[in-house]
Amino acid sequence: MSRGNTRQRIQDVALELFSERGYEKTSLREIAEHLGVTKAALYYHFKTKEDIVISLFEDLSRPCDELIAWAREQQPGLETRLEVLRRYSEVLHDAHRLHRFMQENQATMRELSIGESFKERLVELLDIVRLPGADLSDQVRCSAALFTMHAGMFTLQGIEGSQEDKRRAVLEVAQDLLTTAHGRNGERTDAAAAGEPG
Amino acid sequence: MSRGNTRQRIQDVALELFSERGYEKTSLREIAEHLGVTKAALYYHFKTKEDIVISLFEDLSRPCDELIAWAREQQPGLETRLEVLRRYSEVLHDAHRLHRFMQENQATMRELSIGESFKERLVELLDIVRLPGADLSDQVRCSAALFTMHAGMFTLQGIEGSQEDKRRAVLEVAQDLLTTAHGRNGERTDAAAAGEPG
Amino acid sequence: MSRGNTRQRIQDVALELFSERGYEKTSLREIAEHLGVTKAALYYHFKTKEDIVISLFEDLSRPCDELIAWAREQQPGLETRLEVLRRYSEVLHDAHRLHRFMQENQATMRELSIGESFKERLVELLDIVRLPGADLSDQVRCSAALFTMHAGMFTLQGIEGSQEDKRRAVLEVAQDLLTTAHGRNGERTDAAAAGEPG
Amino acid sequence: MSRGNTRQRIQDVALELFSERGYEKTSLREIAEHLGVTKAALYYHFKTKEDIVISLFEDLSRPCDELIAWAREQQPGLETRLEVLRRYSEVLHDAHRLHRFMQENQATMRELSIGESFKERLVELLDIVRLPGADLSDQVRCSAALFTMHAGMFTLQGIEGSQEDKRRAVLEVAQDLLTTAHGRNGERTDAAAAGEPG
DNA sequence: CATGAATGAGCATTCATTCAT
DNA sequence: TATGAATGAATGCTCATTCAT
Repeated sequence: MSRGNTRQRIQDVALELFSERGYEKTSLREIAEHLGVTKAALYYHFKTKEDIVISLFEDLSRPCDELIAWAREQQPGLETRLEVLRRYSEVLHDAHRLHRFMQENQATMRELSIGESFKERLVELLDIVRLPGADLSDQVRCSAALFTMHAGMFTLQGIEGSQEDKRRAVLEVAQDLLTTAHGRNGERTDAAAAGEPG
Repeated sequence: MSRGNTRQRIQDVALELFSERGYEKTSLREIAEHLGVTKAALYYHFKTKEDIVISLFEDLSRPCDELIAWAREQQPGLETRLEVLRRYSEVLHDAHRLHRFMQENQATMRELSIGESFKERLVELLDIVRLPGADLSDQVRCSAALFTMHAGMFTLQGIEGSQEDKRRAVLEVAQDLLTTAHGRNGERTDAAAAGEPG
Repeated sequence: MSRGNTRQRIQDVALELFSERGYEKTSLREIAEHLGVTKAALYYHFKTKEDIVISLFEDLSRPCDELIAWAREQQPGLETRLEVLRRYSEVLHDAHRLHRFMQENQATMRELSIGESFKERLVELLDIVRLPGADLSDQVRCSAALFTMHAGMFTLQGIEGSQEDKRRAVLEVAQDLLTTAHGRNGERTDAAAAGEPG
Repeated sequence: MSRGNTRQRIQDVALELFSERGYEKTSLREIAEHLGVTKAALYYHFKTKEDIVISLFEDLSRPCDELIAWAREQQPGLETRLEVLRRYSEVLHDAHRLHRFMQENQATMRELSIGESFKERLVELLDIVRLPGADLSDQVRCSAALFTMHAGMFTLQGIEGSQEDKRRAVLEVAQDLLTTAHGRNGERTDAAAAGEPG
C-alpha cells in the first residue's frame, strides 16, 4: 500500500490534527491510528513529536527567510514595504494550515524550539516594516498591517467570497495601513533608519 | 494563614500559569505547588480544571455581555461603533492577562465549553461593528478594527511607551479603520442592517 | 488494608525484586503488581524509579558514613583497621540484600547517582585500610580484605554452616589478610601515612 | 569497506559497550550506530541479542573447560591447585573485558542462558580448589583465592604498577590464601576428597 | 477547609525483532 | 550482505480526578 510516502503522510495527518485539535491534545497514537500504522512507525521517520512539527515548519521557514533576505537587499521605503506585505501574504496563504496552527497554538509555540526561531523571523519582518521614529499610532499601523494578515483568513470565516478574494482584501487593508503610516512619517524615518545625515 | 481567599488565590495563580505556559501544559500539581496546598484542595474550590478556566472567564464575560446589550439598544451608526470599540478596549485592558490567555490558546479554547460561548460573544461584537453590505476590503477593516485590539498589546512589546499610551494608540488605529470603512459605505449599509426600507 | 506503611512495603518489594532480577529488568509495573497497587501509587511515594533505589541506600549509607568518621578519629594502625573490618562486616550483614543488589548490579550502579556517591565511600574505606607504601602484593591483601567480605556471603552458598558462622569466618580471613600485610609493612607505612618524621 | 570481518566488529563493539554501560542499557541501535550499519545487519550475523553475548563467551568458555579438564586429570593436591590458580589468572587476564562484563552484570548473567552454564564452570573450579572437610575459615580462603582474582583487576585501579605486575601480585595473594588453607587441612581433606579409605 | 493516598487512563519513547527486497 | 520499513510489547512517568478522614 504505502510506498516511500509514509513520511509525507505522517506530516499531512499531523498538520491536519495539530491545527484542528492543537499540538498537546493530539497524541501520537491518534496520528498513527489515522494512518493505519503503529506509533513505533512514526518513530522510524521522526525522532520525536517535536521533530514532526519542526519538519512541518521547514515549508514555512524557507520562504520567510528568502523574503527577509530579499527585503534586506532593497532600498528601504514604502515601495519595498508594500511588496514585502504582498509577498508575505502569499507565503502565509501557501502555508495557511501551518499558519493556522501557529496562530492557534501560540502558547505551545513558545515552548517549542522552532517557536523561538520563528518568532525571530517575525521580529525581523516587523523590523523591516516598521517606522522606528514614528508616532505610537503609526507604529501600531505598521504592526497591525502584519498582524491583520495573520488574523485575516480566520477573521472572515462567516463572510461570503472566495479564499483568494479575501486574501486580496486583507492585503489591501494591510497595505493601506502601511501607506497611511508612511504618509505622515515616511521621509523622516526612512532617512534615519538608513543612517543618512539630513 | 490566608483566610477564605484561597479560591481567589487559586484563580490568580491559575491565570498566571495558564497565560504563561498554556492551559494544557499547566498541571493542577503545579498550581497547587505554587500555592503551597494539595491538589485535593483545588477540588474543594473547583469541580474540574475546566471549571477554573470558566470561573476566570466570568470576569471577562459579564462586561462583554453588558457591552453587547448596551450596543443593541443604541442606534446603529458610526458613533455607536466607535464607542463600542472604546469600551471594548477598556474591557480587554482590564482583563489583559485573561485576554492573552485566550489569544495564545485558541486551539484549546475551541475544545473548552467556555470557548464556544466566548466565540459567540465575539461574533456578536463583530456583527455590531461590521457593515454587511460593504466591500470585502471594508469588511476586513471592520474585523481588523476588532482584532487589532486583540493583538495590540502583544504586538507592541518591543516599543517604548506606557501601557496606557499603547492602548490609546491601538484604539486610535482601530477607530480609524472603522471610520475609513464607514466613510465609503456607511449610510447605505446601516439602513440595510436595521432592516428598514429606503 | 495497607495503612501508612505503603512506602515501606514498596521499598521491601523493590529491594526484593531489584536484588533478585536486577534493577533494569524490574519494572515498576512488576513492583506495583506484587503490591496490589497501581504504578501511579508508587509515584505518590517516590518521584522516580531511581528515587526508590536511593531511599534504599540510605539504610546502608548512614552506618558507612559513621564507620568512616569513627575510623578517621582513631590512631591509624592495625588495631583500628581490624576493628573497621569487624564493624564493616556487621554493616554489610545488616544490609545484606541491598549489598547483594550492589554486588550484582555494578554496571547499573555506575549510572545511578547513588552509585557514584557510594563508590566514594568505598574508596574512603579502602584508603583507611590500605598501606600506601607497601608492596603491591600487600596492597592487594588490603583490598582483598575488603572485597572478600563483599563477595563473601555469596561465595559460600553451597556450603553448610549458619549465616552468622559464615560471616565470622569471612571476617577472620579478611582480618588475617590485613594482619599479614601489616606484619611486613606496618610500622613503616603507618608513620608515613600519619605524616610523622622518622 | 570492511570485508567479511563484520561479525568480528560486531563482537568487539558489543563487548566494549556491554562492559562499559551494561547489557540491558546497551541497545542494538547503539551497537549498530557505532558500527555504521543498520540494526537489521546485526540480525544477519546473530539471531538475537543474547546470541551476541553467547558468542562472546565462547572465548572464555573454551579455556575454562580445558582448564577444568586438565585439573580433573591431575592428582588432587596443593601443587595442582596452585597451578590451576596460575592458569586461571591467565585465562581471566586474556579475557579481561569479558570478565569485567561478567563481574558487573551478575544480575543479568543470571537470566542469560550462558550465565547458568558459566556459573557451573565456576562451581567446578571452586570444587577443584576447595577443601571439603576443612574449617569454614579455610573454605573461605579457598573461595577467596578464586574471587580475589575475579575482583582483582578492578580493585587496584587507583594504584600504580603495570597491569602485568598487578596480575602477578593478585595471583601471589590468591596462592598464598590457598597455601595457608592447605597448611592446616591439606592432607586430611585431600584424601577424603579423593574418596580413598584412610 | 484541606490532606493523604490512591486510581485509571493516557502519553512519549524505546526496544528487540521481522521480513520483503 | 545488508537495508528500509515496520511491529508489538513494554517502560517510566504524568495527569485529572476521587474519597475517606
